[in-house]
This record gives sequence, structure tokens and C-alpha cells, in this order.
Amino acid sequence: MRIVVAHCSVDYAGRLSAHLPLAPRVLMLKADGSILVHSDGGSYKPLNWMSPPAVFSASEPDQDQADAGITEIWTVTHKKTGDSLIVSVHEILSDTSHELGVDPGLVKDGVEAHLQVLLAEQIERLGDGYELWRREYMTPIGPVDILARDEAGATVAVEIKRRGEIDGVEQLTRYLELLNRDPRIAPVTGVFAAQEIKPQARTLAEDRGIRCVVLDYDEMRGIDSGHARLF
Amino acid sequence: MRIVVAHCSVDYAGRLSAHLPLAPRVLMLKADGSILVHSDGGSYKPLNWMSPPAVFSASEPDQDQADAGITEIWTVTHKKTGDSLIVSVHEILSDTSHELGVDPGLVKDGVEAHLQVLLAEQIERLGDGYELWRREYMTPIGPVDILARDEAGATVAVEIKRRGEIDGVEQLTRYLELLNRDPRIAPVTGVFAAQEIKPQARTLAEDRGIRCVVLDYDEMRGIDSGHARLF
DNA sequence: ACTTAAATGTCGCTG
DNA sequence: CAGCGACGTTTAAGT
Repeated sequence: MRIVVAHCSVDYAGRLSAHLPLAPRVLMLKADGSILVHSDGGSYKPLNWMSPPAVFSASEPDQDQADAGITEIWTVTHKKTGDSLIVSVHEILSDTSHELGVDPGLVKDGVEAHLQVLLAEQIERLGDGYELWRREYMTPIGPVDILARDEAGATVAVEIKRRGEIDGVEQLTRYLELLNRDPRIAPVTGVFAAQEIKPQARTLAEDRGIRCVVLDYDEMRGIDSGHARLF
Repeated sequence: MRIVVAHCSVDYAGRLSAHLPLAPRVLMLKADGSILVHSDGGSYKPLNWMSPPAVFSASEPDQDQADAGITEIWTVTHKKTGDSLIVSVHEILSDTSHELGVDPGLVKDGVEAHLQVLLAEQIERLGDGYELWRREYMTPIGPVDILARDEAGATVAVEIKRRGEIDGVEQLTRYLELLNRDPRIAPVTGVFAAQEIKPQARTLAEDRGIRCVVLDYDEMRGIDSGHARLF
């Protein structure tokens, strides 16, 4: 990993064109040929970048470029798409390299998968007498998060999201259409369960006869206090 | 901007929990209190991070932590959500600071908006005798990219994407349902136009009587050669 | 401020 | 390898 702080301008040519005017910035050159151009602000997304696999090459500026104050031209080209990032280096303020090796990687816990596990354990949150039938029930158009039986024994398809938006309702609608064509399990009703349901999504869901259930993650996790944590 | 290369372990507690075991990494501390934890690989996304606005504080390790080899504890807390990132610093390999100032920012050209402008100018790409009627036609559920008239004078709703996927077809379907309820413009047919259309999206679209058109961006831009560039 | 759609998305899994 | 959905999505645009 090489880290350079330099006055530079940057041009990207690929799926779109983009330009960064001359300013001091941080350039991170990774071992896989990728490069990140960061400023002192914004969030984690760089101002501009080239993702791996890429090849880096440095070259001398031509006369015009040298006259414009450019001391070095870096070209980073994507190995597959041919997209290229061109850094026109004016003045290097700092240039350091470090051997980092391969990172052991991140351990995560607590996303939609966890919500699904919790709801499967606490399926009665959908209503008295509800029973879990299947998790990740595979269909040709994708897995249905949960299939349950209501107190009358009818099938209920549950789509779980952290944030319930219109896409999720569309997804559940497609599952319901498909499941209701299967005489072994039809009729199937739908439940759209999320930590938070956007008004548009709620309107669309209810318009299609899909029940909306807001899940309280902290409360569900509290009840699940006996359950082992990942770390 | 402070850039530190250090052996460290990292813990994040917020919407999820995550842990990074001890390894050498690059830590970028930005002026707005945010921090990025990068390794020598992956793409532009850091292994872990805290987005602004955040507050940074460094503290001494307690006896147990010191015995474990920790020399410094950094706590970065989000000002609004309270999410926190804790960096346990073992050994600092490099520590530099630079004053970068506010970045002038990125200038972009060539995304979906540009495709829409080009198609509006070259509406005959949809068929002989086609005429542009409206762009960004507002409806209660969002703007229809383009409304055109075909050679017979019938209304055509066009949804434009860079990459045509299933949700784009769903979106156009919703518009068509709505538009076809309006007797002033019904009947309305649909065209799904994109640089690239995924097979599943094409199948769904054609199943619903929506025509798929693949747009050649480079060719369209070539024809538009007289048009002024952004830079 | 809030909501919605796009992204050079990136990442991870499953077929 | 392609396809598909999730993401601590982030980000930009519009109301």
C-alpha cells in the first residue's frame, strides 16, 4: 500500500466521464492495482477511484502538460472493462509505502438474516396460533423468507426487510402470485414485516391485501436473550 | 486529514456489531471526525468506518488492555445515532497529518439523465414516425421518463435505465396501469429502453406486452456530436 | 427535513 | 460465472 498526498487533478473515463479540478488530495494505491482518491470530507466513498483488477503506470508529462505544472501522469486502467483513471500530479507533499499483507477480514452480526431467525422463533408475533412451516422456501423466482400457518391452518407467506419499501412489496406480490398457483398450498396470504415501513410501501401492500407488521428488533432481541451471540 | 498506519483491532457497535481482528491497517481520520479503516485490498469500501458527523477521542488502555499489547484506545462516536467505532491501537507504524482544505468537487457526465436527453432528441430510434410528447411527465407515483406518440398517434410511455432490471419493468408497469386509467391519453403502450437488458427483465416485460429496446450510448452520443459537453 | 430513485454502487450467496 | 438481493448502503435530486 502506497499513500501519496499531492496536488493533483483527476479524470475518469469509463461508464461515465468525470473530472476533479486541481486540489490537494490523498491517493491510496493498493497492491491489487486499484486506487482511491480521497479528500478531507465526505463519507467513505472516495471522490474518484479505480476498482481492481487494475494496472498502474506512471509517465512523464509532455511539454504542454509540464508547462501547466504537471510533474507526473499516472494512468490506472481496469484490466477487464478498459475504464481508465488519469491522475495529473502537480506537487507531491508526501509519499509513503507500507506492507500490510492480507487482512483477516470482518465478522458481522445483526442484519436481515438475524431478523428472520428471530421472527421464525417468535412467529406468534404475527398472530395467536401462528406456526412456523418453512424458512427460505425455494421457488423458481427466489426464496420466500418464511412460510407459516395461521390459526385456521391457512398458508401465510412472510417477506422480511429491515426497511420496508416498495420493492419488497413487489417481491412478495410475485411470490404470492406464484404460490397461489400451487393447489397444494393455495390460498396463500401475505405479510410484509419490517423494522420500518415506508408510507408508499404500506399503501401499496394494503391495496393488494398484504398485511403490514412492524417489528421491534430490540424487543425481539431482548426476548431472545438466551440465544448465543456470534462473538 | 491524519493518516495512521498501525497494528490494530476494531469494533463497531451500532445498527450491527462487527469486529476486525488484530492486523496492520491504514486509518484515515478526516477533519469532520469521521474515520476510515482500510486494508490493502477490497474495493473503495473500507473494512470499517464511521461517517460524519462524529467525534473522535483517544484514551489510555486499562491494565488488562495494556497487558494485551494495546497502547491507545480510539473511540469515534456518531453525533446523532450514537453508533461507535472503537480502535484498539497496538503499534503505530506511521502517523502523518496534512491540511487539505475543502475539495472543489466532482463534475460528472453521462448517466441515465444523459441517455434520456439523447433519446428525447433521437426519439425516432423507437420507430419511424415517433414524436416526442413529454419528458419527465409527472404522475402521483413519480415521473414518466418520456411520453411519445407513435406513427398512429397512440401514446407510448418510455422508461429509461442504464441497466434494465426487473424493478424497472415493475416501475413502468405501475405507470402504464395509471396512465391507462386516464381516458385523455389511454390506450398507452410501454417501451423499456436501456443500454443493457437483463434476460429476466426482458422476459417479464415482454410477458406484459412491453417492448424492449437496447440503446447504443456511444452511437447516440456520436450522432449528438454537435451537442456541447459539460467540460 | 423528508422521501425517492440511482449508483462507475459493492458484497456475498446460490444455482 | 451469472444472477439476485442486501447494504451500518451512500448520494443526489426533488418536494
